[in-house]
Amino acid sequence: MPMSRLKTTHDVFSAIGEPKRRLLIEQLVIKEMTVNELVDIFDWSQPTVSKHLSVLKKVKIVSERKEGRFRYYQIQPDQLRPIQEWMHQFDKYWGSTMDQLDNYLNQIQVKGKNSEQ
Amino acid sequence: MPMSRLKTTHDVFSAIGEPKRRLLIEQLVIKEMTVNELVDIFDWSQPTVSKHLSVLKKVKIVSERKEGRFRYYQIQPDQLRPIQEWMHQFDKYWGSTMDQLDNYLNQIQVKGKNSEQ
DNA sequence: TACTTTGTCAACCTTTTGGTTGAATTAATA
DNA sequence: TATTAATTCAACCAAAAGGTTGACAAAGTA
Repeated sequence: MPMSRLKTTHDVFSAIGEPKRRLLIEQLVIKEMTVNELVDIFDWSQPTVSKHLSVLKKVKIVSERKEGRFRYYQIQPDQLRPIQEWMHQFDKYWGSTMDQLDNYLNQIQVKGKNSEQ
Repeated sequence: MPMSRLKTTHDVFSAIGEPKRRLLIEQLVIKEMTVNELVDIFDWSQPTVSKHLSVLKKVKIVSERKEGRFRYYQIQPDQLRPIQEWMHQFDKYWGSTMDQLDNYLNQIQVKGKNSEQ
């Protein structure tokens, strides 16, 4: 009997495998949005956006907040940690220690600025 | 007419969306291997491993080195940088600055040890 | 040369994916 | 209350994914 395939959309890694879903995530990192706001930005059909959001909801990358007729979708960055952690195995290949320290210090500066808002 | 779907295996992000491919990558990070070495480790069919490797080759995450009858597959970590870079947008959500500095320093230590081998 | 080993490639099958269309649901508004 | 707006849900479709099987190719070995 043929082995049944893993349902790819039930996994954080495959959820971000889809380019449209990455674009949606990039928008929701900026701020929470409704489906139609996303439709306006990307000019995809509304059910298409809804379907991708429901995949992201299933793997908990986004959550839903109801407000009247509207549903606001917000990012849940914690759910993406497995990806970040998986990527650590390649850290040693990326740039010199000095480059990394440099990146790190720049990162702290940016963070400082953001948290002042 | 229906819009044709993007071929997901022609993209680094979707290439790592498949769990088996992630496992293959994890092995090849340790050292270059032949198909049959990977078959022995994972107990998947040989064509299955071959097919996944060919996807990884297509997106350049692994390269092939021929030696007699054997073909050694090796990881090309550079190709995974787009993922690392994409993940940066979430850095600000992950732990305190102190946690990150701590992780960073541990990382340097581990790197130092590895490079002594 | 014949056989074995290592491995790909092509063909096929089933399930999943991503998309569409249209009906249903829920909440605000005229 | 009827209408409009915001959105999901179900049904359907074509293409792609992942797996298998079997044929083939290339390199070493008896």
